[in-house]
Formats: sequence, C-alpha cells, structure tokens
Amino acid sequence: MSTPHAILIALLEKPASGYDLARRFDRAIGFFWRATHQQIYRELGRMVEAGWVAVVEDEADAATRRKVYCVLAVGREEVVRWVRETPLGREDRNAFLLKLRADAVVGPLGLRDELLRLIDENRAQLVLYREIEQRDFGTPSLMRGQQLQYAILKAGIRAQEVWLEWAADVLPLLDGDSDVDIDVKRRCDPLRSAD
Amino acid sequence: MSTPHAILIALLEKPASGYDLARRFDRAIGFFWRATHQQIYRELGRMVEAGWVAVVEDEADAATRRKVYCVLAVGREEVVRWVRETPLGREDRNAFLLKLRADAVVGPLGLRDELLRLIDENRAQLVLYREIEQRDFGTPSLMRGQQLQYAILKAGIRAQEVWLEWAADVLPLLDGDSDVDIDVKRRCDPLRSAD
DNA sequence: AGGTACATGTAATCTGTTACATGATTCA
DNA sequence: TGAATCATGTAACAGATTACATGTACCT
Repeated sequence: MSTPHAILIALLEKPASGYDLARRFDRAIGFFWRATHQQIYRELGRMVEAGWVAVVEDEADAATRRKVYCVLAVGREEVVRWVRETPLGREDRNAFLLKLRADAVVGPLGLRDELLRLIDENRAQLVLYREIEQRDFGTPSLMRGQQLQYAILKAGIRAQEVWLEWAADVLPLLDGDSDVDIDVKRRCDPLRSAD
Repeated sequence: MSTPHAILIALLEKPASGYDLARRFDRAIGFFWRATHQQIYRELGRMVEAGWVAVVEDEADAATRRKVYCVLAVGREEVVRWVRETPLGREDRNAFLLKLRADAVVGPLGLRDELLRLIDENRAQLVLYREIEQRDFGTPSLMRGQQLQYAILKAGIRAQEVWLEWAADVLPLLDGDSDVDIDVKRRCDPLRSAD
C-alpha cells in the first residue's frame, strides 16, 4: 500500500539503517509487509530529500558507511496525516495493521471510526458470500469441481468471519477521533541531527 | 502473482470479452484477485501473440467491436504447466486459491503435495508467532502500545490457525500428482477458431 | 438531446523486482 | 586467504496505476 509510510513507522519504533530495516522487514514487520533492500534505500533517499527523515552518522565507528536514519517532526506529522487521511478499503487489512502499529507508537490517532466502517463493509461482504453459498452450493451433492469452487468460497467466508471477530476484540482498545499527542518523546532531536 | 494465468483460468471457466473479464474480476474472481481493464487488455493482446488465446468474433452482432476470447490448447497447457511448476510460498494464499480454481476447471492437477508443503510451512510460522506471543506478551498487564502490538500479532495467529483448518478440510478433495485429463471437453475448437 | 452502460484502447507514470556492482569486517 | 556477513548502492526491466481518448448502443 504505502512503502514509505511503512518505513517511517518502523523508524519511529526504532531508528535504524537501511540494512537493519531490510532485516526487520523480513521478520516482525514482514509478517504483513514486504520490502526489498532496494526499495528501502530508494525510499530512504526520497524521504531524506523530503525532509521526513535525517541521517544520524553512527558515532560508534565513523569508519563504516553505516547510516542510521531517524524520523524528523515533519515525518512524524506525515505519518499522522497518512493514518488520518487515507481511507482504507475492505481488503486493505495489512494497511490497517500498519495504522494500528502507527497508533501504538505515536499515540491514539482515533482509528475507531475507520475500524467501525471497515467492520460494516466486511459484514456486508460476508452477507454477499453467504448469499452465493446458499444460491450455488445449497444442493446436497456436488461434483468435484463444485466442491473445489465451494472450498474457495469457504476460504473467503472463514477469513471474513475471523477478521470480524478480531475487529470486535480490537475495537475496545481504540478511542474516537482525538488530537495527536504532540509531546510524544522524540527519540532523536531533529534540530541536532539534521542540517 | 500472475495476472495472465488468472485471466487464462477465468477464460477457461467461460470465454469472455475484455470488458466481461474486467467485471468478473470485480466480482467472483475479484474476491481474491484484482485486475484493471488496462491490465486485462494488455495481457489479452500478449496472449493472442503467444498463441494462448484466440479471438472469436461475436457472430450475434458483427457491428459491435466486442471481441470474445477463448483459450487454445497451448494456453490450457500453459495453465497446467504454471500450476505444476510454480512453487508457492506460505504467503501466496490467493495464488493457491487460483490453482484450486484451475484444478476445478481442467481436472485434477495433483495439488495435494503442494498443499501439504504449504501446511508445513504455515504450521512452522504459527509456532514462531506463538513463541513471540509467549516471549513478548506473556506478562499479565500490558500498556496500551503493547496491547495494540499484541492485537497485531493475534491477527496473524488467528489468520494462520483458520487457514490451517481450511487446508485440512480441502486436503481430502485433492489427490496426489496425476496426469492431466487431456480429453477434457473443449469449449471452443482451437482448429476452427484460430488461424 | 443527454446520460449511462458497453467496449476498447494508448500514454505516462509509478512501484516493485532482478541483476549487477562494490567494498569493509569478521571468523575459520 | 577465502567465505560469510555487513552495508550500500546503480541500472534495467517488468508490472500496476492513472489519466486520457474514442466511439457505440440504449434508454428516457
């Protein structure tokens, strides 16, 4: 959905080098988001140009070419903007997980409304699936091809049901639309690390 | 994953025009596969060049520009080849559904082995998730941020569990590696419709 | 006459993937 | 000294998205 924002959020959780990010995208973040190191380096370059992130030279050993990136205030605001102003569709489940991750790291962003909307949309979709189920697979004996078609539909139905259960569990953790916590602790001082 | 093969399989189910396909990709097929009309027309053009599909002019009204596409023998063989020779990863669930769909329309293709492998890989992934769950979220009281992180992990765990249940249900419908049913009824005669 | 659905396409752009390339450090 | 890991990048290509463009058929 949005690789740069995925990277920003990962960097908000913990400043890192491109190489680190590539590995993190193969692990925890990568459970629902993928990015190759080429994508990461390209986006990091763009985001430096845009003033969203800054390079903090690794003081440990200046000899290495290792560059650690840190999100600046502008970048954090961009994340907030993206979370607030990018409406997701029913199918963008991973993007919603990403928004949750952003919410976890930059404070409550009022995701409740969007989740409620997604729940509605997914409920409607489930109803549609069930109608198809009744219509096409209500008969007692099905031939092989139809059984497989039914299995495909059932995959959709089960996924839908489980997502709705999950969403109901998550809902209480989210509050309504709220202001950003501006005083969130900055992990790196933008005034010192940039320019 | 593979737009051309998704289109081929859709055409095997029922010959259609580019326009029809675009709508079908917004409905049934689109539950797990997306394609815009531009993608579809481009791929149809390529597949005609490759000899995988042929245009059957709509005899109903020759006046319309409507072009109905039909899969040729070469195209059907290509589908079979793709299903057999394209190993999927744990995350390619939609691609596996597509293979199931192909299996439903061109006869048993021996998907059992691949499903068994995917089950193994997904089980291993679930074990990994559960380890993370124990390690990071085993403590009784979690702060807000951690609760959200946990919710994200739980989404992954639930999705994994449900997929495994589904896979166990599908397994009995699949047999081992087998030959293609060459004598499958052709919906359009390649010798008459092409060249 | 005007709007909607049908029907197909081109062009520009953006994103993602693959291949190639370089060089430092660490350990056996 | 040679292999693996760390670390960053360029270049070419393939795939997807968006905007633009055109014209017919049908209904009101």
